[in-house]
Amino acid sequence: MHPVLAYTDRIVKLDPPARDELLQAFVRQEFPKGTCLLRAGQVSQHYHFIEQGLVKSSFYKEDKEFIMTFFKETILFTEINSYLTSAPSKYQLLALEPTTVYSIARPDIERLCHRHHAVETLFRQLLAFASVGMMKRISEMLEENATTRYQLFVQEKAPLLQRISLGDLAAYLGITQVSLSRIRAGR
Amino acid sequence: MHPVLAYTDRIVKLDPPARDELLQAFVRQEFPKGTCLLRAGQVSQHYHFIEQGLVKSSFYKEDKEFIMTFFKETILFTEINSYLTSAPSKYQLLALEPTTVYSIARPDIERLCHRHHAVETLFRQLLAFASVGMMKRISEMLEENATTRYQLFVQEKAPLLQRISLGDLAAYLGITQVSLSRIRAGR
DNA sequence: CCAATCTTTTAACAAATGATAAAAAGCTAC
DNA sequence: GTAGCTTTTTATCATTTGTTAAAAGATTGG
Repeated sequence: MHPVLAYTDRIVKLDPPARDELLQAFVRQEFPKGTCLLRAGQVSQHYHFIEQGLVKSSFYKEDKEFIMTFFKETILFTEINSYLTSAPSKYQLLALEPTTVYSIARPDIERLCHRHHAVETLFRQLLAFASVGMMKRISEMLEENATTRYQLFVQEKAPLLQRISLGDLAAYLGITQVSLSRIRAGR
Repeated sequence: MHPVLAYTDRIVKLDPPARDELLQAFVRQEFPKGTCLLRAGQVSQHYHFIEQGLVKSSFYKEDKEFIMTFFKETILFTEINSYLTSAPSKYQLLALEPTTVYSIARPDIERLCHRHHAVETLFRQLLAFASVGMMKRISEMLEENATTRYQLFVQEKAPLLQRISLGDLAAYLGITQVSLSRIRAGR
């Protein structure tokens, strides 16, 4: 089965016409390591399904980078703020590994959401997943200090830890790389 | 016009049957100051439209309170994590002022989402608003220190500032009340 | 009006994190 | 293999934020 359909099947049951039209709208794309799926300043106009690879969503504030989240294989995602508001994105989407995605453009999504109620349910569910994740993130940033946030990351995302640099982990945790190194050293 | 419909009209166009059925599902409720719309540990099973009043969404970690967000009049909201996952809520919803809401139960929402595509669009849009707000919150917590976060709150939510305690503001910013007092004193 | 309670501020000290610089370790391309 | 580059660690000092305690200020109910 097509990997996109294998993914959507676990979220919502689509009837055959919806499945067909959905698949036709997705386009396969490859992004070499270090290239952008979306540059800051552009408008996010696609959802991307990662077949294989790793992407970071990040932004810069006075030369310092901060990472919103990491997306790895088997997820359907976008830079949701720009997608929803049509405003230029504050964030970039950058491939940390050679990354293969299937992308679907916003007009196709809107058309399919309108034609097939279940497709709207699918994208509504994606928003729900994003909301749950972001609420967890906000809670952790409020209640936990950097040491605990690091330990939680190690516990909950051990496989990902092997694929990202400590600099990127620090940018995700919201601390400097030097501070993360200190935390890891146990001081 | 009913305040709920005045609100939904600005988000999505509902046809008359959808409007009627939606209104029939909403129930008016009053919550005195200091009472909970949702207690921590309960499952969030309703959306609430605030006609008048103010609610905080907060949780406790070892006697320390942290505030996720404030909801004031003219918003349709819920504790979204528990609502989506059906897990007991980590968060409480507590009325900071005498609060009047119109509430709609989850089975009614699901029924209406299924019957009327536009109602699903409405609730999808609510998720979208929540996502945009949470992304902004995460960005700010990553890139700004407590002093700047305080200043941003004062700038962007000046009216709300008059209605909440500085203790609650500190709990929202993720700092101690003592630290907020220091920031306000300009040291 | 006043006692009781809650909120906010102030002060002193401790702990966590940032900034900067330099060294060490790891990786890459030739 | 090694020079050059990037990543990570270490060290030092500055700044921010937390902790605790106490005082000052505001609010509430009788």
